[in-house]
Amino acid sequence: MSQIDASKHNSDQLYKIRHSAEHVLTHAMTRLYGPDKFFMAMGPATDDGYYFDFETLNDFKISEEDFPKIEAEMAKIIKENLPILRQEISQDEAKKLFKDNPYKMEWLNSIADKGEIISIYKTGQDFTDLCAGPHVEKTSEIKAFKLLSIAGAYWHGDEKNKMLTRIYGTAFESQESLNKYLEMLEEAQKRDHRKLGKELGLFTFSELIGSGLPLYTPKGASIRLAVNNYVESVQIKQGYTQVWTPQIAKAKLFQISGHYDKYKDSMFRVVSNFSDEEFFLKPMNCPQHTQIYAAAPHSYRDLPLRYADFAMLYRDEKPGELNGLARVRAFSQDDCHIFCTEDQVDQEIDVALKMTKEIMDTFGLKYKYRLSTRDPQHPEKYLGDPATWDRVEKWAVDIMKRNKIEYFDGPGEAAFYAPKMDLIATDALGREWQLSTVQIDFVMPERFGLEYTAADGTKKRPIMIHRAIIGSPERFMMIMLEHFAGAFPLWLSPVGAKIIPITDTQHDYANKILTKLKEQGIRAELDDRSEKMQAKIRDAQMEKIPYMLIIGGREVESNSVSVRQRDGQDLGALPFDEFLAKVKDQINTKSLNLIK
RNA sequence: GCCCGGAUAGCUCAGUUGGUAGAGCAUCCCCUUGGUAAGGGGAAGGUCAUGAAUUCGAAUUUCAUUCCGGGCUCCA
Repeated sequence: MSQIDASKHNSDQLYKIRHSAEHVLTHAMTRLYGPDKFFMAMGPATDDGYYFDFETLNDFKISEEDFPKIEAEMAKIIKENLPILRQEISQDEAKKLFKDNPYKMEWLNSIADKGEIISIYKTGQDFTDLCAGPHVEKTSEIKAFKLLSIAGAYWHGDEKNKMLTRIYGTAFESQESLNKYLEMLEEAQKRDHRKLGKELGLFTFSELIGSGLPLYTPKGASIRLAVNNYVESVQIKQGYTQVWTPQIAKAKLFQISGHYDKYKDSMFRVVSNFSDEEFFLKPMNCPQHTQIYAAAPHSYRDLPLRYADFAMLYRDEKPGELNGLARVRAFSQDDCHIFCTEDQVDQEIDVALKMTKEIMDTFGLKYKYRLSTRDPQHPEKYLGDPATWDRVEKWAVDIMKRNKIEYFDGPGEAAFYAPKMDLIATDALGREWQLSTVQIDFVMPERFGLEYTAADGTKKRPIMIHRAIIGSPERFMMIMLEHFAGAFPLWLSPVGAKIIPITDTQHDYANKILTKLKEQGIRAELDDRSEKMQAKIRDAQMEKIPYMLIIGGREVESNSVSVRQRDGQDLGALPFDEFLAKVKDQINTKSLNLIK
């Protein structure tokens, strides 16, 4: 067990380079445009680089077309090898220096009585900014940098504030590292699920249906189904049972759960023609599951009860937040709520963590955990008794330790009713995604007055464990699409094998093996178009179909198939039965690899 | 929701300084029967996102709307 840092382990030097590069950017802009064109607001180093926020004045505008000019000026400053000097100054001096800049003044005023040390950084003779650092000593230590994009951003991230302009850039300790990073960005763009989803024909959107409401084609739906069936097959072995609940529920349900107060504005309202009752499309399954539990009296002997639900959920996200399959208004979750006694919590969570490990391994995803706890600054955001929260948060730490799980702290990341143990997976490009979550919840059972009869005959409150493994099958499909770059392992591939006869004289044999493959549950297709074999191979290749089965006179003769893998490898002729046995084995073991 | 950018054939894109549009691929038809990434020919396909305004005339200018993208905020 070790606690790891939430940041991406940027070396101190890299952090200094990026922080300094941000000042060089600001410096270059000051030189190029002068003080009457913009107010510098602020700009930190980030995990991937840095950004700089500023307010443009007097109709001054900046666009990505200006980047080469700014970059050239930055290069000049770096070449001038200016010293970056730190100097501590008094509040009064600082106010004098930045009296014209409302953003700097606001910051200075906000720390006025906190006794903080105010420091400025001077780059050369003509640039000064307020900053605590740290920085490199000379601008020449910034070996490689690039401006990446431009966007709007609210001052202090608050939508009530003014919208500033933000320039994103990055910097590295060598040109080589920068190139590698840029290649990664390019690769990520090539793998973009919106692009691949269209090319591979997996999902689509319709203006008639609405934004954030994806439609899955037969191919896309088959992937979704394969993932869900897999998760279900793992859960069912652990005694999970599926339930099914309606898509809408009365407002009262969400008022009791607390979701109404917190999320009313992002729930879809549903209107009945026959009553004034307010209904909502369900944005989550938890409150519904409490009502299945509450429908009958329970003995401690019944527990734990594990209700799994793959139902569609609807959330009325702000339009600007929608993004491909990453953020949608209609999605499902591989959701489960476990009602159990306090004594059973540890075992249930251990099992859930074990299942999670099994499933992540199947997809070849590396991961770590985040322990999401309350925001100490805002205790009012959480329902329930603080003492119970303290206990449960500590309990979660013990669970992580007992399971020897690597984790980092996520203060302020808890749900309003419970702390969360969130799994953060890393994909093939090193990007991180939150997938699984496990939550120990005392609040919902309390609010819904759930009970069971204990061995001593007294009424007790069950605990509700919320748990999802892949999170949302739709979002997971996006992550898999990018993780595998569209080349899904055989068991997930919408088409596992494409049969390619060389001439139409082989169609009888081709149909025969097509039937056999389908009988064995392998999603196979026959390309019987009047096209050249090469053209058929090209098309199958573009669809990223794992196996192309070339059928000519020789294969018909010997009851075999010539196998070409999508990686270009020609396996030569294999007896058909041997091929069949191999792919069946691959599917059963959910292999991530091809035959060879 | 907010700032910025965008929308031309099913897809990827070209074009029009205001005179109503073009390619490649895909589709359909014909020819071609070919051993590991595109055989040839032809046809069809567009109210240039939608609705207004300006204009003799708008796909092109202006405004609004819808949708998409880059961010901000949010994410039960």
